[in-house]
Formats: sequence, C-alpha cells, structure tokens
Amino acid sequence: MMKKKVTLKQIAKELDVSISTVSKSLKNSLEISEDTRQKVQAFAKLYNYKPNNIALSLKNKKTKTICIIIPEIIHYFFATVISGVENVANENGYNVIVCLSDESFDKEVINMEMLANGSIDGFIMSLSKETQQKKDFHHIIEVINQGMPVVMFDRVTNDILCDKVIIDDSLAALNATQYLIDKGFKKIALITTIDYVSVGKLRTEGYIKALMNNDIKVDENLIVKIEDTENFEHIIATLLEDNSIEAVFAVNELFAVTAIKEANKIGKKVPDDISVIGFTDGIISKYSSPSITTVGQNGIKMGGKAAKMLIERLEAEEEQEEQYKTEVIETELVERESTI
Amino acid sequence: MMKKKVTLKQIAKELDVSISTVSKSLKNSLEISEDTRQKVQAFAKLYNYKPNNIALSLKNKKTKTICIIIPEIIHYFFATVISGVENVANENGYNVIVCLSDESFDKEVINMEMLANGSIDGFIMSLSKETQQKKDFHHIIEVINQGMPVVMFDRVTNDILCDKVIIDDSLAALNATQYLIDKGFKKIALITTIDYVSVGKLRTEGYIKALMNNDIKVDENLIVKIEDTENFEHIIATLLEDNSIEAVFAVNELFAVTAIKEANKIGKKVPDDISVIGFTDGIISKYSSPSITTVGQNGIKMGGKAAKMLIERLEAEEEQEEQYKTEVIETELVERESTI
DNA sequence: ATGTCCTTCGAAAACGTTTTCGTGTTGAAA
DNA sequence: TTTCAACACGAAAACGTTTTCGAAGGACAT
Repeated sequence: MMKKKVTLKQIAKELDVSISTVSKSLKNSLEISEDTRQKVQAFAKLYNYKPNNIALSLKNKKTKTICIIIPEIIHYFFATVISGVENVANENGYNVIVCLSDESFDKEVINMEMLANGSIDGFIMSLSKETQQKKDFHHIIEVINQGMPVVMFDRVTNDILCDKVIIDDSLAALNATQYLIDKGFKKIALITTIDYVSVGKLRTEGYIKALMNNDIKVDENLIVKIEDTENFEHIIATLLEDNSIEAVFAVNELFAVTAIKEANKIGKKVPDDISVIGFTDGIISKYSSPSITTVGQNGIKMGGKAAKMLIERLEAEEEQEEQYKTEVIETELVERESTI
Repeated sequence: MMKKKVTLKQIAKELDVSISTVSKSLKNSLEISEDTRQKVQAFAKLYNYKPNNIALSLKNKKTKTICIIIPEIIHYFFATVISGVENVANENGYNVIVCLSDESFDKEVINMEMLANGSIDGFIMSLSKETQQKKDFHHIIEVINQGMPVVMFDRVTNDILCDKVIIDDSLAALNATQYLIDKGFKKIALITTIDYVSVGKLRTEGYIKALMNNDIKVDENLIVKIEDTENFEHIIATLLEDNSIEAVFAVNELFAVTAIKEANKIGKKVPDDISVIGFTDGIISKYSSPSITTVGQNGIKMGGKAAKMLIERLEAEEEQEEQYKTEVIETELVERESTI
C-alpha cells in the first residue's frame, strides 16, 4: 500500500541507464533517442514520478515561496490581504508562508531570521505595533541587504527603502470627516489609536486637516486616543456623554461599532441622534445594525498588488536597485445606515 | 552594502581549513581543537553565518514546514483555526504554509500535489464544498499512501482514515435546539445548508433529533436549505413571513444575522417577537445588535489540537500506523441578546 | 626501532536535481 | 581504409549541509 516517492536515481537503476539520461528524457531532450525517452517516460508515469521540490530549490537557489508577515490573522482586513496575496502568488506558481507577529517585535524578528536563510524568496509584511513603537528595523534592513526583496503594506515606515503599498490614510480620513461636515455637523468626535500606530496617526492628521479646512476649531476634548490594552468601551462611553457631539469618526470598525453600542445604551439613536463613520469595510460594518458607513480599503487589491510587486522584482533579470515604488490603493466611502 | 549569505565553503576557504572542520567547529565537536573551533566560530559570527534551510531540508528529508488547506480565509472560523495552528507550529519550530482551495476541488488537488513533493512534512485540511460533493478523495489518499501524515478538521469524511479533529456538530445543534425548546418554543425554524456540506447535514440532524426528543413534529415548511450561490436574503425573508415561527436556529453566523435583519424589516423584533440562535461565535455574533446567542466552536483550540496531532505523528520514532484518532472539541452555548 | 594510541583534521558520500562536457559508436563521405 | 559528423548516452560538478571513516602526526612505552 505504502508507495514512497520515486527518484531519478531509482528510475535510472531500474531501467539500467544513467541519471542524466532519465532527467533528459523526462524533459524531452533531443539528445536522447525516441526509444529511450518513451521507455523512461512510461516508467516515470507508471510510478508517478514528480521532481523533488527541495532539491530543485537548492539547485536553482529559488524556492518559489514567499512569506507574508502580519500582526494578526483574526482581523478582517489582514485576512483579505492574505487572500489577495495568495491569489496572485498562486497564479504565478508561488506558495505562501504565513507568519503572525502577534504585534510583537521579537516574533517578527524571529520569523524573519528563521525564513531568510534560504527558505523563501521574499517578504511581504505589515509592521507590528511594537516594532513601530521601538522604531527598530534592523532585521528588515539586514534582510534587504542580503539581496532579498521586501514589500511593505499598510503599516509601513519611511525609515526603510523598499517597495510599499498603502492607502492614503490621511486623505481618506480627511474625506470621511469632510463627508460629515458636509452633512452639517460641526461637533465631530474622533476615536483613534495611540500615535505610534502609523495608520492611526495619519488618520488623525486627516481628521484635523478636514476640520481646519472648514475653519472648525479642533477640540481636544472630542478626541480620544485608545491603547488597545485599555477598557476602550468605557472610554468611548465617557466620550459620548458629551451631548454636544453630533457625529463620530472612528479609525476602525471596532471603535465604530462600539460607539454605536454605547450610544444606544445612553438612549442615543444612530443615525438620528448621532452619526457614526468607521474605517475598513469589513464584516462588522456590513452586518451590524445599523450597518456602518465606512472607508473601504480593498485588502484583496492591496495584497494582490503587493504580491505582484514582489514577484516582479524576484523575476526581474537584473537587480535594478533603488527604483523602489510606493503604490497607493484608492479608498472609497461606503455609505450605509449609520450616517444621516 | 550588499552582503550575500556566507556558506561553509566560503568560510573554509577563507580560513584555509576543510568544510568538515568548519561544520564540526560550529557544532562544538570535540574532534576539533579548541583553537580552531574558536577561530571558526569567531569568523562565522563576524559574517553572521546561518545554515541554509533548504540544504538542511534536503539532507534531513524534513522541512519543518506544514501546510494547512482551507476553503477560504475571509471567514472568522478558519482564520481562528490558522491562528491556533500557527501557535503550536511555531512553538515546535515549524512553519506554516497556507493554501486556499476557494471551495474548489481542482485547487485542492493542485495545492496538494504541488506541495507533496518534498516541500512540506504534513497536511492539515478542511474539505472544500466541491470535494465533499464529488466525494473524490484520491488526492488525499495518495498523499497518505506516500507516508505523509494528514490531519483533517471540521469538514471531514469517513471515507478517509487519518487523524481528525471535529466538534460534535449534531450534538451541538441538538443542544441549541433544546435550548430554544426549553424556552417554551415549539415552532422552531431551521436555516441550514445543502446536505453535502458535512457539518450542515450534521447540524440539521441534531435539530431534528431535538424536536423528536420532545415530541415536536418536524415541519418541512420550517426548514430551508440554502445553496450559497443563491440569493439567500430573499429565501430567509420568505421563511419569516410565516407568523407562527417563534424561534430560528441558523447553522452559521451569516444566516443568523440575516434572519435578524429580515425580521426587523417586517417589523418583528428580536428577541421579543422571535428568538434567534446561531452557530460559530465570531465577530458578527459578538458585534451585531442585538448580539447573537450562538454555539461557540473554539477554532484556536481546534487548530492547535490539529497541529499537535500532526507534529506528534511527524516526530514519532516508529510510524505506528492505523492508530488514527478523532478528537472532539467541546462546544459551548454563548448566551447573548438574540434569545429571550 | 617498532608498535600503540590519541589528537586533529580532511576526503567523500549522501540528499535529488540539472546541465555541461566529454566519449564511444555508427554511418557515410572522401 | 581513413576521416568526420551525427547520434546517444554517461560522468561529474554544482547547490549547502552533515557525518562517517580514514589518515597523518606526535607522544609514549616497549
């Protein structure tokens, strides 16, 4: 029953020819006579010969495998990015290794060092919170210096020169805020993250810019910056006690849906009493009641683009360095029920 | 700037010793003199030598990599399973390749054949819908016959002998239905999937068993089986027009939240007018309004268990065959706001 | 001087490929 | 008969390791 994989050597021995002859026959080389070729091919098919990928990788110094490192997978946006990466990777004959940093600097480093030793051809990654906080990127720089291409997405940094694919977080936030302003709101609260999270910071900037563009004074009392270890429900509830607030811009789905829940608790109806707009068009926004108006960032497109850039660099003949590009994926405002 | 990886051969040449000596020195072999060892180790550290994983894989015939094949990743439950697999894989020094079958038989086959040729040490998988429908498992059987261990989870089949980790879908559904019966409901609708999806079928069976246990007649009009290409919102809406329905048991989150939405549309309040219970304790159940009472299946635990079983089999000295085990992960009923 | 035993190291095989470069045989042309 | 091309195939290197085995050299005792 148990049929171990057959190798060239075994076929060669069985057919009493050399390994070279077997290899060439299977590749239909004209060097080998029609007769021998057929014999070998028949035998190989019979025993279901398939070349050993590891041996090929060693020989070619290419593994046809890429690695994507993300902070966490139980997160709609990152899951969609993986899906996008998988798609175009597969189309191009690449496999995808997924690594989770769990927002930890150490795990990020370990994963990279582990895989940079020949296991993969390149990285796609989004920085962990801890890495962004420490601003320590030596592990990434080292990998790049070894000649291994890296594409960063979403949570990126200017301290590293490499290909990147992002959305214009600031602009998207500005547009979302402007959308609320256009509805006639002036007292717009912001629920955002601690500044070291790059995208949170950018979204905060966009919010502020929108207010300033419209000569609305930025009120620090209307801005809360949440560190996710905290009990953020309580913080949001406290914020909403301010009865002057007409609308809320939240920088992610979780904050948005929580704002709605907490508003409900104190008898404020969304969107009648207060409008809420979120960020990321995920499961929550789509299925909550009311469904949430949000900024859609197309993770599939983002992942696909990142994979495309990586593979193109991998398969470029000459390593034309220093022509790193940053692609910006457009966002869209998805209008739903949480805004009037 | 560009520092390519250094190999044993290069170190040997540089230090004018043999490759063997370098290899042994780095492993602190007593065969080598203290002097030489130190010299080699210092040099290796200076040039940041790390052994090439591919070469090691070829030599050891082990890749320390496992593959998980799932139908789709943009799906809370599967994402949690991956997370569980990743955790215990990492703890044991394994990497994880993620493959998506997109519910397609062909993609499942291609992925397996692609990776079975030396790239990985074993598989963890959940069957695609199409595979379950065709009942064609030759690709899996072939891999197992080659001596590569496979662990199936969630969507499994009795046609294959291998390790499995599942929940007791039938029992969980029975309990959920009984929960509704205990609340005093008799007219309980079921929103489920087409029978070829193994878990859908089992959950349906549990529902029916619960009714029969309580001498409630099974009313086919209260059961809808949804094929996901369809416009299921409409089907659910139609079902809910039956005013006699007191409660709904949905076999997944999507059906549950949709039932709530459609009920709302026709003026029925959940849970006051109608109770809803779902399956899978995901994002939707937690954050929808009202939040949804549901059957929690712990994906992290499931993935972790699957990885543990696979790795144990990989690292067992003797290949003790035919002692395949099926682990059952317990479920729990998470009570929330969608039931009275 | 011979034999024995450590110490210290290197050669080579092995993992499974691909590919370059021979080399032996054949047949035909000169 | 000699020469040469064409054909069919094999040996060996290469990718980067680990590990077995053998061997050179010195120290020491006989």
